[in-house]
Amino acid sequence: MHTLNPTKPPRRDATENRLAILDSARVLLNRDPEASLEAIAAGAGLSRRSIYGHFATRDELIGEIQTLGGRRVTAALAHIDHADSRVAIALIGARLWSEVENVRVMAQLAVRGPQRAVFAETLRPVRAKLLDIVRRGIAAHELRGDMDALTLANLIEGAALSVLDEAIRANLSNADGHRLVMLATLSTAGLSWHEASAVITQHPELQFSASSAPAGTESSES
Amino acid sequence: MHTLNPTKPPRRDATENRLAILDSARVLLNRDPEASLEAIAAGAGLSRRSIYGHFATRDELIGEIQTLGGRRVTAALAHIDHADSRVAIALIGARLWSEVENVRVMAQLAVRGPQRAVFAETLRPVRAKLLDIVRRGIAAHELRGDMDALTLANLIEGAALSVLDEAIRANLSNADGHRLVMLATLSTAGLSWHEASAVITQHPELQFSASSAPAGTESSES
DNA sequence: AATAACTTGCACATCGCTGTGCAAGTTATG
DNA sequence: CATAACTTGCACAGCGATGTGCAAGTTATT
Repeated sequence: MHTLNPTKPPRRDATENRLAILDSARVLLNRDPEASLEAIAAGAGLSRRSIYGHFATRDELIGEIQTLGGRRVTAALAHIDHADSRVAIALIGARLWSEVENVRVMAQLAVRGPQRAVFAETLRPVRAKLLDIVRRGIAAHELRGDMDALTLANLIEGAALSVLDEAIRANLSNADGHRLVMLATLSTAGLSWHEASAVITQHPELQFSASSAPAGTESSES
Repeated sequence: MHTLNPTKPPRRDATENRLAILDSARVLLNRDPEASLEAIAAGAGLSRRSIYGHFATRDELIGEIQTLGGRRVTAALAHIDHADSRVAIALIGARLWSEVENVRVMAQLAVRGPQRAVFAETLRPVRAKLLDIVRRGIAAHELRGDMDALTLANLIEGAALSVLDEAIRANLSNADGHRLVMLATLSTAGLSWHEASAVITQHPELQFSASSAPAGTESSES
């Protein structure tokens, strides 16, 4: 037996608990993509049994995390646009940093998760946007021209994820992570670090601010 | 009960099988770091039971792979040196590509493997070498100067691994993978793609050749 | 305070994986 | 060919994880 509620409005604490579970799962799956329900429940301050009141199966839980994370990341990147593709790419890097936790768990699940088959669909709009920017950038000679747009887009994505990992592992401050991810994406896009730095300092919207800090992580400031 | 042989010279087919097991394990663990012994045995054309004739436990098998892979990668990078740090870094990228399979499985196990605690030790010499090169490069203003050497070395390592993944996923040809890994490391090191391309084309030892192809992978040429 | 919603603990069935014992095969090697 | 080395299949014990049933608690809501 799983969800107990027969199409009635759920109780307030129940929905809180549901969120707590999703939260705990997101955090734990970031460390270990096969964290047990036992551990996840503990992290949420609940018993393992209770999880089955909210999610029929483990896979359903993970599915929720995927779609939720997907929504957040998509939303974070939705309104990005800039005539200069380099600025647009840096902006993407910055937004990804502000959503590190969601981005990383999604990356994990996209590779090893039970739904990896259907998951490309979720990421399609985001990837399409990046690909578009990259195309424009190559045409405008703002980005490197030695490979096709799709490959470059994939590499930028890979670089961003790798740096996200590195930044978390090194426990970087929010400001440092912010800058590093932008630099990494721009470097991969073909800019030298001088050019990349210049792009960043010349555009106020790329400066770090509290609102561009990752949510949910109260990591130490270096 | 594990190893059957009482300190006698092992039979010829036995050692062959041992190698086959290690080989299969290396390949399968690349896809799934928790591949079952059943699957590994099948990949080696043996029965699960036979594995226990060669390795006492799963962890022992994985330990073997780690140290073996570590040896190969260390050996591949041992004799690299060049006055120009950029060339040295490109060379490292090239050699990593020639050892993709070992490198990737090591990266996996270094994070999730049962021995990850002691494993940093194995990689120490390689990392020290990279760090040294990076230091020299920064001092000589050949590489980016906007972060400390250790961070940059870590980023280069991360970029290399991420591109290795990407190259495998995209099923790149040997020549393409070769070039891409070098470009990625150089980009991360601070060069623009123009500079990076220039470095590569100006140094014959960076050109792709059969001997710089990854061993063991008969992947399709794109 | 009464009720329905939710949580919990325990017991249990199931699954997949590891590791071992043993007896019967197969194969390298002298 | 004779022997020791190696492989195999089967059976079994153990572990940790998922998922379910149920009865007894706790808590939000009216």
